[in-house]
Amino acid sequence: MATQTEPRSRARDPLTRERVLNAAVELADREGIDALTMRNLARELGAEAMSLYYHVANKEAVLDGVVDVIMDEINRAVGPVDGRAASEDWKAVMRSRILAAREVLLRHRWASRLIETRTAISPTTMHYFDELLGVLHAGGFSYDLAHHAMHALGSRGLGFTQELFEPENADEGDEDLTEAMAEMADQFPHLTGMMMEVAHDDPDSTLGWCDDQFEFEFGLDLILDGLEATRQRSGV
Amino acid sequence: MATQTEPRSRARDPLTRERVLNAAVELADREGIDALTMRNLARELGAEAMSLYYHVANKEAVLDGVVDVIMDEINRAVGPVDGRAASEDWKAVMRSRILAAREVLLRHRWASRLIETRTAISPTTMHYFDELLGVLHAGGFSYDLAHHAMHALGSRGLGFTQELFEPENADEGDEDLTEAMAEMADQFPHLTGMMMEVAHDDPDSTLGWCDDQFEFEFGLDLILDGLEATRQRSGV
DNA sequence: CTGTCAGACTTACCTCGTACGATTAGAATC
DNA sequence: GATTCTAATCGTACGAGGTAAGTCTGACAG
Repeated sequence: MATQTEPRSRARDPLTRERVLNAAVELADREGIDALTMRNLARELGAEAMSLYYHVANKEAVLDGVVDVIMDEINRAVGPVDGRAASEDWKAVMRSRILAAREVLLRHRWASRLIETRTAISPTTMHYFDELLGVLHAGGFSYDLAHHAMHALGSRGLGFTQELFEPENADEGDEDLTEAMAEMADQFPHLTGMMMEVAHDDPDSTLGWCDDQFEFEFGLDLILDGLEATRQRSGV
Repeated sequence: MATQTEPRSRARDPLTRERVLNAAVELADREGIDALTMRNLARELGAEAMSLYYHVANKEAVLDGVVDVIMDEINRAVGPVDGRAASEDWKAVMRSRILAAREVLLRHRWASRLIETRTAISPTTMHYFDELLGVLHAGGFSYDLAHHAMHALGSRGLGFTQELFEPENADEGDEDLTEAMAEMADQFPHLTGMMMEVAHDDPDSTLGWCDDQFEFEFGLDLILDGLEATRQRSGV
């Protein structure tokens, strides 16, 4: 039944590595990375868990593949390197590439965590970093300094940072709060001092009281400026 | 039987939260974080898995507790803040604190991964960051700028960075290598260019061809210098 | 001597990844 | 059309993991 236009087609549209990986991304987007189990993934595709193993070696391979899909989306988002622009203003080119990558990762919140856990790096990922290196090189960095730069950027080069404090909106029992606040104040004077000083400045924050996007750009610019200064020192 | 000196003692030395958590750290140190299962942990203590649940709520609580043990070790390693030294040279104080924390984390390689996954922050962890903030504040930072500084440091403030490229010593079949190299060269020109330029410079590297400790300090100094510059700009 | 109860143990359930073998359905050949 | 081949799929089962719920035990109080 169904489409018989192509003579070689199976009855139901056959599973493929691509279909499996795309379904995995959709599933993770919709229900979170923990919901990405082989059984759930199979159900998503109208198949049984074990059928997936014909197309992927094991779950690790699925996760590797999923990262690859994301990295591909990132590569398409940042586009090819404009060599002329990079040699004129590497910082601007670098900045916009990284922020474009970040936008992709914000569409797939679970992805950064996953990327961190991968040990093997795919060609797709290497391509991204190769181009980032290309920007630095065009901007006048020796490969040696560019190497240090990549380490200094770390995951920021891919558009994310691991926030150690996820606020996890802890709204307590109102009048408990002032009491707990007072107790906290003498145990953690600087933390409370900071909260009091900062609290009212960032009304439109994405999570709790810090604007992640602003913090990301602040840190990014700090590093990029530092790298430019280092380059100039070493360059002359 | 056994020790009957203390009248209130149970027959075998009783499980306690502390004993459980310390055993968990030892187990992770010895066999890796994946070996830290409730069953293994119980065996370590000569008990049954379910007995642990009398002392800890669940596995997440064990992991939280383990992080707490590590953070305590870090707090002891960095010691109290010398306020006078911090106001004279905040950068030096900050640097040495962070590198001391790093040493602890290098003794427990699995810990940084674990720390990243925690959502709740314990008082022990807050204490560490409170003191770090104290150093910045003593060094002339407004709490607002200190806040941005903490974000810019991210996990570096605790002494680690998430390396995206774990080399994973890929030594291939010797003569395949030159061929693969050539193929790689036109797909990833900058990556190969960098490897060629850098390869012979760092003979005593900890993993593969990059010296993690050097890269860590390079990135740390880059950020600390950038923060000092920012502070001076905003301070006047 | 007996009841109590904290602390430890037993059994059992569910979910997960996946090994292994059976099964299905087109395609190719006769 | 019957047979054979093969790529793809499915069913069953196992071991490891976390943990809910019930059971046992031995020290102490009365």
